[in-house]
Amino acid sequence: MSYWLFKSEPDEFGWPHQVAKGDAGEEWTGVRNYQARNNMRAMRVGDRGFFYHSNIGKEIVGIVEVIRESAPDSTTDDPRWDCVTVRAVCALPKPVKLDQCKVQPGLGSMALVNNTRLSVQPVTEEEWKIVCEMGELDPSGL
DNA sequence: GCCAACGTTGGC
DNA sequence: GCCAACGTTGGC
Repeated sequence: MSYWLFKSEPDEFGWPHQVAKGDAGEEWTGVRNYQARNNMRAMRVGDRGFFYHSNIGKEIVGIVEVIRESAPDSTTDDPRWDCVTVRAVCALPKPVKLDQCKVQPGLGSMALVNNTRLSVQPVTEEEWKIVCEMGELDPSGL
């Protein structure tokens, strides 16, 4: 299983919206960046991701699961862009702030910290565990 | 609201 | 294929 991080602007589509979609999930539309798209194409059903709020909050707030692999993005006719579908798994008991990640040992090479503009990012297993612990979530329970 | 970083576009 | 101009993201 691989791990990822999805950025959203809570103004547009935040964690409450994702939760409201329930097990049916929601297509992660709107990505117009090759690197982010390629990350989505590498995702497999069952992969887990962090749900991050940019701009407002700047914190990781929840866990999502990939429930459909990359398929054409219905919000554009441009065939270059496609997207996965994700569903909310659970909230982090304690959201993890960007500031915390910046100073946390082991997270120095996290894309969230040093590639701020990438909206869909890979997360290593090590980073995944560290962030889960910071959020007071037991990663083995996922 | 500003601006740095970075990606994309298009003229040459 | 280079690079200037432009657009976007996202932290501050």
